[in-house]
Amino acid sequence: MEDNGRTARKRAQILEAARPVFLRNGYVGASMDEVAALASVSKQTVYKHFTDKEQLFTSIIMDTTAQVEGLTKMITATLDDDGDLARDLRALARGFLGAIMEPELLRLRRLVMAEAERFPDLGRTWYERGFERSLKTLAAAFGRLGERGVLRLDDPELAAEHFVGLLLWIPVNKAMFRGGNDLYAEADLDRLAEAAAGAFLRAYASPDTA
Amino acid sequence: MEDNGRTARKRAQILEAARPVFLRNGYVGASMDEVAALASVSKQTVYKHFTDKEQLFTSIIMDTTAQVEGLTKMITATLDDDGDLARDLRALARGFLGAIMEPELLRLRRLVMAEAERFPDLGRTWYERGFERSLKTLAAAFGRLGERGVLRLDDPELAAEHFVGLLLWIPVNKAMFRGGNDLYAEADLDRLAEAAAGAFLRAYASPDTA
DNA sequence: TTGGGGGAACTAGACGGTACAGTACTGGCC
DNA sequence: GGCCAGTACTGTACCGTCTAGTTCCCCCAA
Repeated sequence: MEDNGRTARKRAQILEAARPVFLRNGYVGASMDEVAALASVSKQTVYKHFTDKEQLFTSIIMDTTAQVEGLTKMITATLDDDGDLARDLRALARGFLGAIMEPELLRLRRLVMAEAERFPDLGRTWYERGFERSLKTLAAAFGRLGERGVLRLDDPELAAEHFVGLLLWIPVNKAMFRGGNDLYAEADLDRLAEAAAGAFLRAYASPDTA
Repeated sequence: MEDNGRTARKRAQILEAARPVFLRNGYVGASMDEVAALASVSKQTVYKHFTDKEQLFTSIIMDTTAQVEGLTKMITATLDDDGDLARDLRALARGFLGAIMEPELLRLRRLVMAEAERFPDLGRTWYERGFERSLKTLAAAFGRLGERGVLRLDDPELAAEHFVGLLLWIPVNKAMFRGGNDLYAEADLDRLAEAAAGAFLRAYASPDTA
């Protein structure tokens, strides 16, 4: 997988240098000159690897959808272990929160949202490959818990949506509107995760396991 | 209040024309020439009313924070009427959803988020005056319901956060990542509101009122 | 009530300065 | 000899200013 030929190496160099440039200034505000300078590469080389600015931009974004793998693995690993459900849900919530509040990921979110109208395919793909995919994994895990009688739910997908909604709406919005990175201390995230997991359980746990 | 002198009229003309320009292209992508042309106004006039691009931009955004009034009124009007709580919550949820899924408001959200790093004050103010304010109103109303024993809650603010999280996370994210406007039919919004209100009640209603 | 005058507000467009996308060329390094 | 850094170049776009001529609004005198 790791092609360390000169060509691939240069390409990676450019992508890595270009990401912060686009993240900082948005698509229109990003300068190809700056990308080349930051990558220690000539502009000619940039244009050899990417036909134009647009293609470089979409490459940057698409290259990040692989991160979701980690999330989906965490979901099944945490929920399919037959242990204490309340504890597992807290742990899952905390893991989700930690992953999504990563400053780099938040900036990517902002960028994709901002350009969703200019690059509709990009927004749609990011949504499907990241958002929807982890949601479906979570729904499947909830479905299994429902069959085991631990959760009481008619619609696992809805339950999954409610779980992430309870957990993420407030902190993500706060982060999106307030640029700063040090919004939440670890203890705050713990508290948020616990509160969301608790509310979810009250709404969706089977009465006979209370 | 309505000063229809020429000056005020021109100013309104410029603001109205500038909004779509900034919404479509973002701050950097918006052109003052286009604003002037769209407002049927000379550039000189634009610069007479607004010292520069930045000030025009912030004026556009700030002028919209007044819309929140409607939301807060809806909250108290719906929840403080002593009627059927389940019905009231559904109605409130539906009202919230309808208001926030307004295409214009969604585009504004996107814009403010996108520029939150470039204009930190703008993002913070928008968050405080819109987001936090309606949240506090909702929390206060929930607090009153708690005192009447209808809801069971230790922390009204947390309950309010959970209410909007259950309701808004999914549709707002979908709308933010997918440019299109006709994502949800009215019936879909009804269903979303009902599901969120139901889950909230299961998590927060007093057991003795079930 | 009416009919100007005065002056602010406005229009149209050119202009300087800057920035940037993408191309072309040159000289050096492997 | 081929690849690449560095850089100059072309064409375009745009902010904010400036000039010069025009229109509108308000007040006051007749």
